[in-house]
Amino acid sequence: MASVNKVILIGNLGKDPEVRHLEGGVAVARFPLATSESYKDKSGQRVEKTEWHNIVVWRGLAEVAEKYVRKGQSVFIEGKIRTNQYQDKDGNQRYSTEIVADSLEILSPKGSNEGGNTAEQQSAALHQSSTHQTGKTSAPAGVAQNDEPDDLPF
Amino acid sequence: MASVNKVILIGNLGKDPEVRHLEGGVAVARFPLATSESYKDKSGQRVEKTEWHNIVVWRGLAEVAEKYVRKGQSVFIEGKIRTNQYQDKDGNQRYSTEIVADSLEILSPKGSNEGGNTAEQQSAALHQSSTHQTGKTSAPAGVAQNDEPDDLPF
Amino acid sequence: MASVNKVILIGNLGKDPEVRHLEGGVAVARFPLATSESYKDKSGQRVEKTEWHNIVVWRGLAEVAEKYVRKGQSVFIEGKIRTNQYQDKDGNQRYSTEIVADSLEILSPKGSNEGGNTAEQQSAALHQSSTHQTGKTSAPAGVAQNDEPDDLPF
Amino acid sequence: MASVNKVILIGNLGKDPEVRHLEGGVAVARFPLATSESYKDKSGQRVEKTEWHNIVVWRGLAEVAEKYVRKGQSVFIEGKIRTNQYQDKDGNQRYSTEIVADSLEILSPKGSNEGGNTAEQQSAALHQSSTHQTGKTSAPAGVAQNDEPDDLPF
DNA sequence: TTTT
DNA sequence: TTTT
Repeated sequence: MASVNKVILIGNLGKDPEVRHLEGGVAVARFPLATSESYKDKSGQRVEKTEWHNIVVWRGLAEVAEKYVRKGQSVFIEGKIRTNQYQDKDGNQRYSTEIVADSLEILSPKGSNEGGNTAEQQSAALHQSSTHQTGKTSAPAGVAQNDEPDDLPF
Repeated sequence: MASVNKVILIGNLGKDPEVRHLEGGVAVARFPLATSESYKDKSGQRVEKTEWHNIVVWRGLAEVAEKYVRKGQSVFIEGKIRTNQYQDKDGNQRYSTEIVADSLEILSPKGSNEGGNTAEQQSAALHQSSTHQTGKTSAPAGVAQNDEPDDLPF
Repeated sequence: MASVNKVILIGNLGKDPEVRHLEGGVAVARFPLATSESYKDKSGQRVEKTEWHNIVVWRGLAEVAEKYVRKGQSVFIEGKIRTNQYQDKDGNQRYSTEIVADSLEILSPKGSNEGGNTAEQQSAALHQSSTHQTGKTSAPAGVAQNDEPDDLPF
Repeated sequence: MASVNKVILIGNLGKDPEVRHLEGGVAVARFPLATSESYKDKSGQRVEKTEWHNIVVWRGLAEVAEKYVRKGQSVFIEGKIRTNQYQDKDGNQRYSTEIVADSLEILSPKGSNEGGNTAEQQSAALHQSSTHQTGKTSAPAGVAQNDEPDDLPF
């Protein structure tokens, strides 16, 4: 069915990425990303409103996030919206929405890694192959296929 | 600050829009929108995964949604992600994510209004003026300014 | 360097795709796509303005376009802008801008193939792997690598 | 008709904006914007390919570009593709494609104005009201309506 | 003509 | 919890 689920964000990391390396070698990184807009309220006061997004990146992109992306930095992200369902401790159905990124570009080198990275690193343009995300028909033999398993905790 | 929060969706309405007319004459419409992707799982089976998005539209766009958009129809939506915080009955902090649409285009005439609408209606291209959403500096006198109040239930 | 070149179009094909199969088996399809907007001019008259885009699709996506996409149909396209330079017969530098699509979704079944395609075909969601478009590092041995050669006529 | 014509670019200005103030007080700014992608060619060499886009901004956004945007800077742009037709001196039909921006955000302060602008200026987030671009139904009396006239040179 |  |  004709369907599109696309998100484009430019914002700043609220924390360093948290990276987990799953069995099979697959990496997952997560970090909060702030976007903000400012507008005038009814009384004419300028107000800043910040939106927080839970970003998730997988595999190679997660490894890059782990190495080059830090709290405070500005990044461009392209991805899709994903809402996970879970039961809370009282058995209530809960929802948690995140952005699964398949492209990430570092826009500015700020935050806690000023000492280190090179211009080359800062400008890394990274795109998750959609082949890996969906069909995987062209994935070479020997490559772990259990990316983004449905039974992962989130 | 350099910030972008943009969502583009093509999907189908899960229900007819629910419209409320607020004091001041402002209309709000809400409806669930499904996007789906199909991929092969580890065993090579084709799997269809559906994502549900809570769409919110305001003012003129809400009135158009009320008139011309129905369950089952396919629409194109452009908007932004917004996560609302609230307390549940046990006092726990909860989050609810929705898509605030500022553009909506009807892609296909399906669902419950087969009898009625014309091609003109079906192809309505609707864009929320960003002037109204933010600065409102150019809004003519007499127009209600209490759009999208922060104290609304959601 | 932080760089993004992204185009999103929804429009109708002005002609059937023209497909060429290059040496090496690579397919290229081209077709014109119309987007239109309507607005009121200074005298209050409603005016419709149509924009024509030259769409190019490569490889598997070209083959799909050849099979399932026809004049008159409405499609969603995601891609990038590419401007080619060439000399005209008088030796003047000329520019030709096209949209290289890496994703294509059929939104409506119109045009010359009413008799044939199934719902499955009409709703084909097709995404060009960015791996193939750029690095090709994961391309399996034996696959032609000369996709999108720079010396192609356009 | 259901139609979308959307462009999203992040790139660097090749030159300072050229601004013209039309009769009626409407401003137009133009500048070239480079986006680049790097990929490996058939021989495994890393190649950088730069795409140049002709950006056009109108009215308030043009004035902002005039004040705050300079050669070398990185900007985010959202807009639409527009191809203008004209006759060259030999009477041949020619086409010129440009991006009409309705949103512009400065991502990095580089280039020729290092001495001057403030952080506030550098982070200007600017969005063209779509009301002004199309219907103008809500434009206050006394405002020049001849924005983006069709008879402009380009 | 930019940037890395 | 970021940034301006």
